[in-house]
Amino acid sequence: MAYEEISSRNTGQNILEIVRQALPGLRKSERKVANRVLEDPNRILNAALAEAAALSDVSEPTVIRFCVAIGCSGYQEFKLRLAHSLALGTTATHSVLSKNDSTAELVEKIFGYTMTSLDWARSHLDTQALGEAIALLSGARSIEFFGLGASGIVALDAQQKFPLFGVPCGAQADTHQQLMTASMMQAGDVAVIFSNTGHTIAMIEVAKVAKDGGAKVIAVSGSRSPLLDHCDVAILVETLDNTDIYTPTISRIAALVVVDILCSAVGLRRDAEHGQRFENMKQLLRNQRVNGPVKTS
Amino acid sequence: MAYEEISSRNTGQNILEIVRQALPGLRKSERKVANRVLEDPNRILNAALAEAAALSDVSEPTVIRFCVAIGCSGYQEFKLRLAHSLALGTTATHSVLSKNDSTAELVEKIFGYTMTSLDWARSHLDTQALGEAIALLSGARSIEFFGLGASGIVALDAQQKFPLFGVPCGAQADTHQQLMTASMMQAGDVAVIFSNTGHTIAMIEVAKVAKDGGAKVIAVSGSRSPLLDHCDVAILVETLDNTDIYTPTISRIAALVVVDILCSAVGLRRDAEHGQRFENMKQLLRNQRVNGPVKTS
DNA sequence: CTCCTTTTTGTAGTTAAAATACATTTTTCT
DNA sequence: AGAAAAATGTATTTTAACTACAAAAAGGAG
Repeated sequence: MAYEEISSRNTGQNILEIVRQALPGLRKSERKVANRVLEDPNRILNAALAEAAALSDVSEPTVIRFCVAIGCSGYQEFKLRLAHSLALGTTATHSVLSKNDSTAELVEKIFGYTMTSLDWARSHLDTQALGEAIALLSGARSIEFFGLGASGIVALDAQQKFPLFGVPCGAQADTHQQLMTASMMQAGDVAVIFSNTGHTIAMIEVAKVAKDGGAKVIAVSGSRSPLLDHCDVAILVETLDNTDIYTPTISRIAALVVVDILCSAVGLRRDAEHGQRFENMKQLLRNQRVNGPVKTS
Repeated sequence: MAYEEISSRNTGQNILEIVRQALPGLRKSERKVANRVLEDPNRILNAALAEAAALSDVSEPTVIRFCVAIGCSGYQEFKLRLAHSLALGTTATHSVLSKNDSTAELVEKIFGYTMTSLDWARSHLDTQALGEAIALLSGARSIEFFGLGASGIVALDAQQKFPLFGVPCGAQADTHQQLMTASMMQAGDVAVIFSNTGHTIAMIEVAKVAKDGGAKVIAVSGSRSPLLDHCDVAILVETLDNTDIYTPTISRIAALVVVDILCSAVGLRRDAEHGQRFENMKQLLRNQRVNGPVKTS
C-alpha cells in the first residue's frame, strides 16, 4: 500500500483553496461536488461517499473522480485533508472580507486566516537558522531589538520578554536612537532586527553599524531581502502572501510566535539559574492588583 | 513544567489530550493502542483499522473498543478528530517544553500550542459583545487605547492600526499619562482597555474616570473580572489557561487577533470614505525603502 | 489451590462503504 | 447529421469497518 506517499499529504496547502482553484478546470458534475464542498464543508466532512453523492446530486464514482481530480487518492484521503483544513478555519477564499459580513463571519474568517498562515509559517521556518539564533542569544552579554512600525511592536514585545530570563536588553523606538544604540554595540552583544519587508533603509543601516562594531546581528524578516546581506543569522518568517489592506497583522503575529520560540529556548537554557529571580518579579506584579485569581498580565 | 495545566481545560477539544487523560482508565490492550497513537499519531492517521491493529499488536475490535472508550462512535470518527487535532499542532501533552527539546521540537510545540489556543479563543468569543464594540468604535469621534505590560503592546498595536481607517486615536504608556488622557475624554470618545487579568488597579481607575467623563468604555480581558463592572462592553478573550512563565504570549496574540477583527470591521464600514487616504499613506511608506518588492512593513 | 464467575480479548462472520469496470448518455467536431 | 470523444451513471467487485460470539485471562469464594 502507498502509505508512504499519503503521509506527504500534510505538507499540502489548504484543500478548500485547492478546490476553489481547481474549480474552472473541473467537469460539470465534478463542479457540482466542488460547489457543495465549498458551500458546506462541514456537512461533507460528516458524510459518507453515498451521502456526499446524494447531496451533490451526482453518482458515487463522480465524487471519487472529483477527489482524484483535485489530487487526492480517493474519498478517504480527501476527507482527512478536509478535516485538517477545517481545523485551521475557513480558507483564504472565504477570507476575503466583505462589507456584508456578519460579526460571526468576520471572526471566523480572520481567525481562520491567521491560523492557516501560522500553519504555513510553521512549515516554512528554517529550523537551523533558528538554532543558530538561539545559540547567539543564549551567549549574549546584552541584546538590542530593532524595528519600525509594525515590526517595532514586535521589538517591544521581545524586549519585554527577554529580561525575564536574565538577559539585559533594550529596544529603541526612533531611528536616531536606534542608530546611536547600534553604534555603541560591540563584541558579545547581539542585535535583533525585525523588518517584514527587509527593505527599510534605517534597519539596514542599523545592521551595518552594529556589525561594524563587532556585534552579532540576527534578522527576522518576511522575505529574502537586502537586509539579510548584513546579518549573521537570517530567520525568514514567511506568511501567506496577500497584498490586501489587512495583511500586516499576520506577519506580526507570526513574528511574535518566533520571538516566543527564541525566548522560550533561551529561557530553558538559563532556567535553573534565573528561576528564582523570575518568581520574585511575579510576586511584585501581584501586588499591583486587587484581590482575585492570580495570573500574569 | 510549562504547559502542564492545559490538560484539565482542554477536555473535549484535542483528541490526543483526551487519549492521554483516558490512559489510566483503559484496559491493558486498549492502552497499547493509546500509546501507539500518542507515540506517532501521524502514522495512525494514515493507517486503516487493520494496520492500526497490527501496529499496536492487538486485534481490530480492540482498536474499535478503544475508540468507543475515548468517546468516539467508531474508528472513522476517531480518525477525523485526530486529523483535526493534528492540524492544530502537537498536543498539550507534547507541548511541555523540556530542556532536551531540539529546535524543531520547540517550533512544533509552540506553534501547535498557539494554534490550539487560538482555536479555543475563536470558539469562546462573544460575537454579540464584539458587534457592540464595533458599533461603538465605528461611531467614535476619537479612540484611546490603554494597557500595561503585555497588554500595553496590544494597545500600541491597536493604536497603530486604527488611524489607517481614519479614526484618530492614541495610546499612552505610563499610568499617569493614562489617567490624564482618560480624564479628558468625553461623550463621543471611546476608551478601549486591554487587561488580561482585569485586576490591574490602574486600568480599573482609567475605566472609572473615562466613564465618568461620558466616554464609552470597552474592555478586552481574559476573564470575568472587576474591570468589567466599569465598562459598557466587555470582550472576553479566553485562552487556554496556564499560570506558567510562557503564558502571556498566547493571550497577547489572541488579543491581537481580536484587535484585527475590530479594526477590519470598523475599516470596512469606513472603507469607501477613506480608501484613497490609505493608499496615499502606503505610498509614503514605500519611499522609505530601497528598491525591491513592495510590501507593508 | 481449584473451580466458578466476571472481565477482557481475539476469531470469524456480517454489513456497509469505497473503488473499479463497463455501459450509456451527452457533447463536440467534421 | 452522424461518428468520435468525453463525461457520467449503473452494476459489480473489493476492501474496510463493525458485530456477535467464543476463548482466554483475571479475580474471588469456598
